[in-house]
Amino acid sequence: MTDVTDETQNDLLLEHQLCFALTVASRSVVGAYKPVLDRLGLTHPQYLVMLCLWESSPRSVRDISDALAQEPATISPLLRRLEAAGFITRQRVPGDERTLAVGLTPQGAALRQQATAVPGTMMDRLGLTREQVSQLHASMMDLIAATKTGSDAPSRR
Amino acid sequence: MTDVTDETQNDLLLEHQLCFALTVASRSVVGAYKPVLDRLGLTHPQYLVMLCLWESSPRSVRDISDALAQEPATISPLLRRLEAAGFITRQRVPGDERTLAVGLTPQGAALRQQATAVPGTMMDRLGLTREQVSQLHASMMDLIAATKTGSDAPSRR
DNA sequence: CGCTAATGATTAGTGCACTAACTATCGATG
DNA sequence: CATCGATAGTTAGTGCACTAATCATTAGCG
Repeated sequence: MTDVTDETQNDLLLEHQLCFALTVASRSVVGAYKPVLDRLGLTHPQYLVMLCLWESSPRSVRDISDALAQEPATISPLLRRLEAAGFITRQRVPGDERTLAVGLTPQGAALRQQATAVPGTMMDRLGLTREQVSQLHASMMDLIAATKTGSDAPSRR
Repeated sequence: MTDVTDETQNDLLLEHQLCFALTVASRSVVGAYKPVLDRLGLTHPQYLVMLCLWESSPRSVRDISDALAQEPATISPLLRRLEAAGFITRQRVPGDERTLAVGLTPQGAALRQQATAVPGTMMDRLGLTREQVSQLHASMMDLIAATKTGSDAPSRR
């Protein structure tokens, strides 16, 4: 009976899994946004798309999906819902009939004003300082980087 | 023009959002598990349920859903798929016809042996030390705790 | 005892997220 | 300039995750 055995047993405890803590934290934090984003009429993924467009627009689906680290197939129906909600426009680019120009409607642009309060509100609700947020942020970025250096390269398409 | 304005503008940058980094990290880490869990025939949520049952079984749906911090409505179809895969059993408790006794099949119990390698494999793949993992884990637990102390109590049902 | 409230699980409906397959357009090369 | 491969986006199918509604059973209380 070695220590290794004990460690291995221990390693399978749910409470010790980083991946578990991470998924719970992600769902919990996103859940904490819900009441705040409800007032804007946005889900959390939709909020991220709007942040994306407030930074620069119009932009293509591929561009947005790269920025959000998600598949175009995920973004596509999401954009359709945002269009139905009246926040964005979807038009083909004149020069290139393949790509879509995703832009903001006046309501979509106006929503930004209300959204400026969100980050501060959330920091308050979570009881985090700006310092703590940026430290956690840095940890997450490191973790993301770690998943990209894995043995089986994601093979940049 | 005050600093506050600049900060507020800055706060809406996608790159600065903790919630964004968190969701990407969660998806990335879970994604990194996929090739490893594929060999066991499990998805990541299913893997968490199995961890849960390897610790103690049989247990009820409510018990599992509490342990995983998820709704029973999420767990219910997940268990049905695990049953179809031959890893678990679902039987009514004799004394209480409402509650379900979720237990392990021989295959489900045997799978634990292969699963013991998973945490170590993942630590390697992510290039993290045991130290780093436990530090990140602690950060996530703090963050989860922060979401529970919010102004609007989740109201313990 | 009999009724009512609470509990345990499931179902329906919405929205995300992924892979794989498909359509349409563009560009590059012979 | 015609074909062929690459690029942009969508659709189909699976599985999670949530809320709200439903059904069955149990427990509690007058």
